[in-house]
Amino acid sequence: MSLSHAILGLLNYRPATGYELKAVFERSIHFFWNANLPQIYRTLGDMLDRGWLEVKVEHRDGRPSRKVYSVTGAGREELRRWLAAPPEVPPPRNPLLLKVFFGRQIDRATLAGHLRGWRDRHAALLARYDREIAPLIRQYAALAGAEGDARYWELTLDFGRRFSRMVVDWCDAALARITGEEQGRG
Amino acid sequence: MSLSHAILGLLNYRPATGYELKAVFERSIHFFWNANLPQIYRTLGDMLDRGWLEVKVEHRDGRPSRKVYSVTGAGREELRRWLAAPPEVPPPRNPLLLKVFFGRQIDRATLAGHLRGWRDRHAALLARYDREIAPLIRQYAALAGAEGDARYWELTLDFGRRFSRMVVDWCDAALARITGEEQGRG
DNA sequence: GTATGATATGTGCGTAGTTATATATGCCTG
DNA sequence: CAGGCATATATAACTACGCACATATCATAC
Repeated sequence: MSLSHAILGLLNYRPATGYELKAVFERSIHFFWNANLPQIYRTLGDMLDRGWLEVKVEHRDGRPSRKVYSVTGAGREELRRWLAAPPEVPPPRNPLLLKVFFGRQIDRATLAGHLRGWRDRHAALLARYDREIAPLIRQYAALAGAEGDARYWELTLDFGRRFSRMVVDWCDAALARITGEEQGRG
Repeated sequence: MSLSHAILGLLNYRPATGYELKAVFERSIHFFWNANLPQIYRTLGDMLDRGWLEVKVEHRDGRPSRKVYSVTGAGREELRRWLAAPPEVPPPRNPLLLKVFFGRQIDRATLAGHLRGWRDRHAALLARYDREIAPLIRQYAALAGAEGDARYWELTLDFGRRFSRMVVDWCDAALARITGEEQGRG
């Protein structure tokens, strides 16, 4: 279960509530790991049971109380253990490639539409990396205590850029081959 | 559930047993979709219930009987419907990137080891694509009835090559930056 | 003869993740 | 002052998937 370790890593920067964690996911690691709220709350409960976290309840009159989670010594140890272990290799699952593989049974226009959809999503991601994510990292890098982390965040950003660039290029090449077929051997 | 549609696509080439399907997965789409045997058998049962498949039991004295599945009219319709629908976008999950993101908390040698591990796996994949997969596709392309399909299989192979190439390059760049840190700002 | 691997079928249990739903408040906009 | 959005907590039901186990035969290698 990597989700608990992702949470361990994030809470290690600073304590947070489940709701805040979701927001942190959204603006940092959600490009390569994400979770929805129910899952986060349940995982926080599990981690509490294992002694990786401790919780401080902030009672606020009338409003629902906040539960601020922070990493315990055992949690920090578990984080270090997990970081040192060789990363799991999840089986790849790509529905678009599946549809391309069986592409002979789709009419060309529809398949081309699928490819353009993926192309556009990754072109938008590339723009977002430049406009939003890169400046965000630079901003954090300027803060005391985060300079060391920012170097690693940049590595993951670099991966994102290379991946999306590659997807855009491949989609273009595939579109050219599918469309080009009409004149070619078709 | 894309697995049932992957199976639909494969059985549409030719009828097969669950065991045979597993082998077909292994030498075709397992680079972007895979399943283990229990999952395949269970899914075949579900698909049978939905009327997408029909089964012919081959009794063989003594030995366990073979169940050969083939796609029904409803199954072919469902396959076409699914192929035309915009592909689902699965949330990305990459444990290695997660570890790189939190890389400041790992010692450099360990993180470098993780990166070399990924690099090597994809370098091996690249070699396998050239030596094994590309010739296999060319072989099928020569067969009557499969020439049209082979063009699409090649597109997915092209994706695999670009992806693995990209991973190797990124790992090299990341390793250089992590190792280079020692002289640099470290 | 005995062990291993390929062929062939599954069940049972556990984990991870998604969607729908329930509850409650504060704040801002129209 | 009504509606929607952000904050904040969760449970229930469901789906997908993976691992361990159970069973049976044949062919081949040692």
